[in-house]
Amino acid sequence: MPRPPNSPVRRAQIVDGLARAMASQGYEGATIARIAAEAGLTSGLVHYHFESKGDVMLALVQRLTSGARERIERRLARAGDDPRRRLDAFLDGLLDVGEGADRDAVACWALIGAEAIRQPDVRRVYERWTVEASGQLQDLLTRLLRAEGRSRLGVKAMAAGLLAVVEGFFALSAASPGVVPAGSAAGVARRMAAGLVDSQPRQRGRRR
Amino acid sequence: MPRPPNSPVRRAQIVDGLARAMASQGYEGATIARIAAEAGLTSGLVHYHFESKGDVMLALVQRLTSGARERIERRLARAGDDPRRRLDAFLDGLLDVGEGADRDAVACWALIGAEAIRQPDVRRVYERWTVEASGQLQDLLTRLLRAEGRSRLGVKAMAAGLLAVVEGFFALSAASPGVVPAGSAAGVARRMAAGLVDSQPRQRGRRR
Amino acid sequence: MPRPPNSPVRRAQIVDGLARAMASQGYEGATIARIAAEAGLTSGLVHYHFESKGDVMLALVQRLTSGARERIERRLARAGDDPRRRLDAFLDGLLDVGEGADRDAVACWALIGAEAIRQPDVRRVYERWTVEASGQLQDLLTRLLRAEGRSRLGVKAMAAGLLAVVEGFFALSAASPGVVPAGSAAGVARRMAAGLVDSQPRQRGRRR
Amino acid sequence: MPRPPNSPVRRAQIVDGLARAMASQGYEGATIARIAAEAGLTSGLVHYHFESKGDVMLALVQRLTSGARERIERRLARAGDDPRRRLDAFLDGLLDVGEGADRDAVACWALIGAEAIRQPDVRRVYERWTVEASGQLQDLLTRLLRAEGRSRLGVKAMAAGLLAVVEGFFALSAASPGVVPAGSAAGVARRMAAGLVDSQPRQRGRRR
DNA sequence: CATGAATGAGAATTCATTCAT
DNA sequence: CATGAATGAATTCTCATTCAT
Repeated sequence: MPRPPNSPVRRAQIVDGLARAMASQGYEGATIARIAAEAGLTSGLVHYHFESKGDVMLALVQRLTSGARERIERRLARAGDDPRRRLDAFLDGLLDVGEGADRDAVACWALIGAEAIRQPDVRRVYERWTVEASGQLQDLLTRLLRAEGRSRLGVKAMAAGLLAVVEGFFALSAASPGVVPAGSAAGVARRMAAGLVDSQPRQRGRRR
Repeated sequence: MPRPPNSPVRRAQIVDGLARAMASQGYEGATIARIAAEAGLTSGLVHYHFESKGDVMLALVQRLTSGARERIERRLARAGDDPRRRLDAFLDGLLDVGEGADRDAVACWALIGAEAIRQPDVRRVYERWTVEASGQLQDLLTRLLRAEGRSRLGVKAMAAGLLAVVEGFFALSAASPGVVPAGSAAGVARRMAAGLVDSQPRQRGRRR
Repeated sequence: MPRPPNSPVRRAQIVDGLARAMASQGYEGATIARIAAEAGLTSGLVHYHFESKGDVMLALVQRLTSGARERIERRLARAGDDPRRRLDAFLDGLLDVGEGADRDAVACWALIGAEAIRQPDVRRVYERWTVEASGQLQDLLTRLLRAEGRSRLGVKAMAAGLLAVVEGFFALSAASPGVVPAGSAAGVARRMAAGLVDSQPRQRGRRR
Repeated sequence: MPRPPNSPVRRAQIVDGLARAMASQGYEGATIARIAAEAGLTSGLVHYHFESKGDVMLALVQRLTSGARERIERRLARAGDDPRRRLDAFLDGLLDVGEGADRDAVACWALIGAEAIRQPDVRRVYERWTVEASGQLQDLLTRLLRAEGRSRLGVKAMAAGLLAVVEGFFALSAASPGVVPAGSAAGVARRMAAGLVDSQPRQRGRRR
């Protein structure tokens, strides 16, 4: 009995309910009943639109990742051709989860990482996302390093480090906001990225 | 002829059981039954030695934080007086959770951050820990910057960034290890720290 | 086409189940499973309609007290204006818990008193009920004594005594029915009430 | 493995612990651990001196009943031959559980009645006690009625009523003390007894 | 589509009882 | 005698999921 492709609006509502519920109660604490309540619906409806609670979670992950993808793309487009600016644009896009209404999203990102540890389905999409983001970062780094005539050794580790900063800022902001000065994350991340790049040795001879 | 108490041993066993169970199943998945099984005990005994599951969790957090504290101290002692080396020592201590048997600890760190979002008790100890670690980092950074005659502006944000890298590496290593080249974390973190420091402007005049 | 709510019916069923289970097993012995079984329902459903077992208990107390209130009112209405007859009517109403199907109710009354000792919530409603009943008794006694030109001193103690007889008859009937001749309670209670009233000294002068 | 007849002191301590624990927590709430704590002992010891928790309970019932028996006897001895005074002495003895230290005993009496409903062992001793007390009351009543040349019809019901007052006063005092004026119980009970007796018709002719 | 009742499989927790020391 | 650790069954409560209406 596949679910009818019905009502994308309802599905979005429900995913939103999960985001809100999770942000305050964690994944396990986000019961179907609470998700429904947050969405202003009744609990029976959730299972009409989604096969299972895990499915709602997957939809949430997808919403978050595609949101991030969009923000990154938009910023990259505005960044022009300068490789430094492109790297910064990427980091900004990643970190700027929700200046707007989506403060919950930060907590959700942190929680999704945790759920990925034990839920194979979540893990799969989470890994796909990290691999994709790491790949893009490696690309941006490679171009930048090449442009500056620097060694491209260890690019993957650098990408992992940058991903870690982002991930870590989400976790800290959600669980211990007091230690993160407001609005400081993006700037620090940029400077860390710059630090990494600048510490790659310049390569003589090899022009390109 | 009373029976000699063995509670400390049992408590340690149980905390260990939680760590193992959590690493593979998450906090909710680490049921009392599974914790007991991992520890080779019966489930009733868990509640004989701990008030509640939450209490075991708190004990685990304490074990992890005090472990980290020890490692850091040991390395700082070995690092001598050089401010750069001291900063690196701190980061190494934080990141080197378990070269040895304690691979689970990495996952646990990641999960604790997530649980802190919704469990007030966990949050409390987690916050205390981050505040303490951030404080130490700010200290180390301040000394380093002063020694090099650099501005100490934004030290708290820098500390948050470094904490974020560590936290983020734990999360990535646990949930998506493929993107983190083995053994790369500490080196990258050090370079990021150096990058942050080096990007602080030198202050003319002020000698010290 | 939503399903029509049937909660009131189910709740009544469950309260009934508790009454039956308690009558034979006491409050602690009346497990959720047994309550459900007595009601012909599944145990999960009990918690769908009630927050907790304690809540079912409170609902039972309310059912019993409002039942008593009704019976008393009905009898008072029939009793007319004669103060003696009104006092008797009150006692009859209190004691006549269930000639019919509600034999369990007698045991429940006895058990509720016991639970009131340690369950604050039960205690609250139990106290409210005793205060109310005592108040009504004092009223009826006052009117009667005034009508007969007797002293109204100690009316509260008299009311307590009458309440005690009723309460005590419930306890004895439930736990040691052999010592209570069938059908004797109401008559004895009436005579005790009369004895109390008749032993109040007549007041000269004060006609009314 | 019968228990050794050891240490009546310890047994008394434990029974006392049960009384105290029960008075505040009810029978189920009086766990072995709490009983031991109230008695200043360790929990293992309870089962060394008693076969089971139920056994402690039985010992408590016995202590209470034999205490009542003693008090009654003492008062009857002091009461001389007057039948009215003897009846009053009996009621006083029953009700005077503990002007002294034994306020808990009142609660225990109320709770024992409730436990008798579902614990066959408790029921047995409780019934034995009520039958015995009722028998004595019937005796005292019979003698009094005969002495006054009154009908002895319904003596058993009268005894039940008096027992009910006592039992009821215990229950009310324990669960809703506010409705029982301090120190009023014995007086009211006496007057109720007198009322019952006085309402028995005088018999002409029959001298005896 | 929507409602909310119903199910049943766990979950944490409690506790009388046993027993090694 | 005494201690307190250990056991395991029982209990309350939760919740994803199903389904009649």
